[in-house]
Amino acid sequence: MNDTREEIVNLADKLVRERGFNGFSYADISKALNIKNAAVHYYFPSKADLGLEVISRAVASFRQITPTRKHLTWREQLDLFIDNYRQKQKHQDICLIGAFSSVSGGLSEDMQRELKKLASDSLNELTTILTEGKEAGEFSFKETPEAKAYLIQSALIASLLLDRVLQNNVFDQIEQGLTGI
Amino acid sequence: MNDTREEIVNLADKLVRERGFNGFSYADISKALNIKNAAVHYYFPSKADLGLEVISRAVASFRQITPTRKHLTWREQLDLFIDNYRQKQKHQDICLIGAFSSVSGGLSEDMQRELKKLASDSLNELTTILTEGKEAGEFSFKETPEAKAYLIQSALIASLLLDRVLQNNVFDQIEQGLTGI
DNA sequence: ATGCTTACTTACTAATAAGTAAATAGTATT
DNA sequence: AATACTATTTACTTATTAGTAAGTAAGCAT
Repeated sequence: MNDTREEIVNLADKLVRERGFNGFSYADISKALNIKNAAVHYYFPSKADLGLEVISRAVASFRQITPTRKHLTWREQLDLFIDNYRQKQKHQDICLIGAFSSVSGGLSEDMQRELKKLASDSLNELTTILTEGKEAGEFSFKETPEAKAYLIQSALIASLLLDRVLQNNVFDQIEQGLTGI
Repeated sequence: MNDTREEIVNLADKLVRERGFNGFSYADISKALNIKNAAVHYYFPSKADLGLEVISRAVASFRQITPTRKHLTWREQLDLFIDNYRQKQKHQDICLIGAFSSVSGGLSEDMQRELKKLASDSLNELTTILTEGKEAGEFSFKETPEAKAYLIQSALIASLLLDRVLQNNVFDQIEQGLTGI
């Protein structure tokens, strides 16, 4: 992939998480990268194309990382899953699911489909970790693994959102409640 | 309060939760209510004024409802707190915290302050219910009430967000995990 | 009856939005 | 050397945005 193209996607990703998909324009990107408006359109004819690429890249990245963790214990895999959100919290960052889901109704069909993929990939991975880890006796909880996965995933997403509003280390507070299983 | 003014705020509230604060314009409001653009500006000179009113009204409404529940048991109060989110889920709706927090950095200072008020009010209320209910022996959980409140609040906010993306009844799935304390 | 206030409309503006067509500079291919 | 492809700029267009200034019709107050 091209340099300029990648810089555009990187910046778009950052802007989506900072200001939301409707909170930045092609002008914000072209100014920051010292290129012209039309150069951004050259790589991404419409804003939906750019948004789609941001989500697709996250899906691809998640699918690439996940298999590399298969040799770890289930608890280690859960810790890494949660650590991903801790990294974001450290930089006062939110995740793409948190950034896009609140405006999902206004996204293109392609973007909605890809967002759904991102969310269900993450949820499926977490469910697998919890299912296998519970069977292996590494975890102990009374809910079904599916329900527990929904709970943990939701708590992680919104802890980042609340952290930005309250600046109160919400993530640190909930962490113990999530891993103490 | 005036009829037109209230219709504007009601619609703005709906649009914020459907499309996000940056996902609608004064034209969307004026067209829907069959008034002119300038009429919206008459009541709310800037969009930040309108956004502020939407959040302020939610804060006021929350502060009005809360005391009326003081005669209930702590468990009943917790159930009502959660039921509020269930109602939203039924209509595929999200809450204002979920809608605004992802774009909080781009909001006016007034809006940010009011959003913080909304979030901390809700969190304080939940913390109180959990603290008193635990002391009274109605609840049993190992985390601190503060941490548990953060966890429940986060899970509720993001379950609505995820529900819209996945259309998967995330809320129903997590509910048992939240109230089984 | 007069002025004052409320609740708007008419008719704009200036800025910004996404998007496009055509030209150009540099690089690779034949 | 001519051709074609890639990455870009120049120079726009069209639509929408938030916002405003000036006017008006109806009701109330003196």
